[in-house]
Amino acid sequence: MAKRSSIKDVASRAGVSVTTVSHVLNDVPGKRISDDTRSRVRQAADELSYRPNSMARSLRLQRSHILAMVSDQIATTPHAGQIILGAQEAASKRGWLLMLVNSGGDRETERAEILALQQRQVDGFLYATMYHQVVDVPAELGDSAVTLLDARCDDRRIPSVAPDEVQGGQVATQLLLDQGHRRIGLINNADDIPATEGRLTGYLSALREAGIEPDDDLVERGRSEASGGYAAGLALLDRDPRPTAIFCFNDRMAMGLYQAAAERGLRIPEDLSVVGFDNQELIADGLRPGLTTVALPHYEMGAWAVETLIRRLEDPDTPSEQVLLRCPVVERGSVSPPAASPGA
Amino acid sequence: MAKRSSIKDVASRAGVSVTTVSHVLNDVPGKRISDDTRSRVRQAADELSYRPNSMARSLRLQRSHILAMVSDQIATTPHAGQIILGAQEAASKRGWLLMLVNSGGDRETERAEILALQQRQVDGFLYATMYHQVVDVPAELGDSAVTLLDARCDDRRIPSVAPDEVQGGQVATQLLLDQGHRRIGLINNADDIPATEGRLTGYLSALREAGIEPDDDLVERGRSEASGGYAAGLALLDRDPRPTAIFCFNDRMAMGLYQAAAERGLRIPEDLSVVGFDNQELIADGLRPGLTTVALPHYEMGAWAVETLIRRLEDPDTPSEQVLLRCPVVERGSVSPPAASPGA
DNA sequence: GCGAGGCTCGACAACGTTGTCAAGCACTTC
DNA sequence: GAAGTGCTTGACAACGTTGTCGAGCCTCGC
Repeated sequence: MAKRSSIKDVASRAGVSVTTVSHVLNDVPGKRISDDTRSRVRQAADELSYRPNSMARSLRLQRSHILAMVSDQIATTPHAGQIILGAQEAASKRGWLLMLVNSGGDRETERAEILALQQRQVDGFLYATMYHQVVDVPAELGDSAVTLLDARCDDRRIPSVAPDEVQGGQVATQLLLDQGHRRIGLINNADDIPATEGRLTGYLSALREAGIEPDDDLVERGRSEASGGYAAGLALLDRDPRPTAIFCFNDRMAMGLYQAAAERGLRIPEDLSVVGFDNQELIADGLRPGLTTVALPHYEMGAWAVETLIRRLEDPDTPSEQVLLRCPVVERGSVSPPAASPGA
Repeated sequence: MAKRSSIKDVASRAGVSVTTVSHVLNDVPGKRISDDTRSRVRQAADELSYRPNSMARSLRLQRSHILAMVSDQIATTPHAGQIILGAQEAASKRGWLLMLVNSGGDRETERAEILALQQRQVDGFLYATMYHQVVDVPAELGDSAVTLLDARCDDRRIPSVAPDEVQGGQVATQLLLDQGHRRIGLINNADDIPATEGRLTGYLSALREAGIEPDDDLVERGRSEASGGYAAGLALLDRDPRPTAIFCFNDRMAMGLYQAAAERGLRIPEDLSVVGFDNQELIADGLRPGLTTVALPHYEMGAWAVETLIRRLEDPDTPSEQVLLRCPVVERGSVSPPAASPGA
């Protein structure tokens, strides 16, 4: 209702010039202003609950302190709310604002949105994808500061964060090995994306490191959905000898595997241990027993990306870095030691 | 890299004053400017790919064309990406921008975020909650234009949109009645929120309208999670005679019911029809068979809220409205006619 | 008593726009 | 030929800030 008060109001109430108000409130170094004036200004500002108009400030400073996160789907996917949260908290901790924009995967609306954002004087961009991908950065972004989030690109001058898929595959497999499992299956994704290859690599290397020669027969691929996990699960459970544990590409496939196991009359974890990936709580907590899985470092990635972007905005000489973040295990109830040598 | 070009650049390239450029580019009505000048200006603007600086424009116009959606959890919850999408698309269709802010449910950070947003000259606020709630609008918002999203409040001067829970409960129950079910159970939420009461009301009224006297024994309550649905499901399935169909408060509880049914050796939908609520695709598509459920009108609510807010911003006399939006059924595979009179 | 020097503070311009108002010019009209 | 009439266009101020620069005044030292 009441119009917001401006620096002029503060100035006249304190009986000083706007210049002085600005100097006091911004604590401009090197400015000598008497303590008396300082406190008069501060008090006036308080009384009017003055807040500088940041549009005016941005205009003057040629810096908006606004970051934009443009992504294909992030904001509308259950996957990655934590990315947003991490980014937002990091931004607001440093006094920056974060805008979210969804392109829905459409290049044309993406282009339009980026242009609109640039027109709004956004200082920097987070370019994020719904899942770990190798991307081409849109040409419109060429002139702006950019950081890739949950994605990588070939241009090493562009900083990026993504999950360490290999380490994730390794740690999931290791979890099973630690319980004494030797015949460990893998239900992998059929799509050719970094996660597919990375998690497989991690799985294989964990096995080899444990002195187990990987068995091709224990690796199935399918659509990365419950139905894919169900089909692949059935196939794997019908092997002879049967695997005593299965690592699934993601929690949705693990959900399908649960169904397959139930159909074969196998109890989890007594007859079959299962490890998922993604830590989708809706699934992992909903399943019986709860699904032990590997979490993607969404929150950390979001925070890292924002911090890196701001750092490079404030000091353009900061070198570009491309990092992979660790994926931690989240234990629930789907893993136990194998039943006493079933096939031995 | 290259500095963005300003209206001055366009003016000098076209050989006219900035005033003229502004008039031409904004198509100011009532201004007579020769076609020759017009096209010279347009061409110059094109060649420089000029885009007006919207911070400067906002400063001048005292209107930022930015909306903020502040919510407790929305951006980080799988629940409601569609709310965001609907809001964002409606905003960008009219040339407005939408900012998202999460308070995490903490009043203090909420306060801080709102203040920061107001300082950024945000024109209006969408105040959204993770699930349909009756809320108190934060005092800081008192002076700003506000629309409630997926929430209501007692102050009728504040517009709001929320799902029509009663209609949702009704349509879900009706779906089962239409298939010929007569003994229809309800697994309801134990929390005292509008959805709990509304869906129950809808369930009861559908039953009565079909000439069936509701049976208290067929209504169970539990925590609104898979485990709650599991427990309540077990209880309901052990009734004699057993219900032939069950309507669940949400898809998570339905997931638990699936587990309970499996444990009792009941097939869905042959032995038991199930209807959920929320249309959480991760669950509804992941279950076998797919879960028939009722969707919340998230997208529509987001769009409605933005449109209403903008309309009231542009014409402050627009009357305030509090609406409830219909919840549509999404059919998958968990409903069929009852087996031939099992208990009759 | 006078100049030098230090301490406070304010005038002004600029950031990029847009609305207001008036000025310039060609052309009628008497 | 002078005054009036349209039609085009531009000067200027303002939106709310902040950085630069200089002005005023007080004190000190000789």
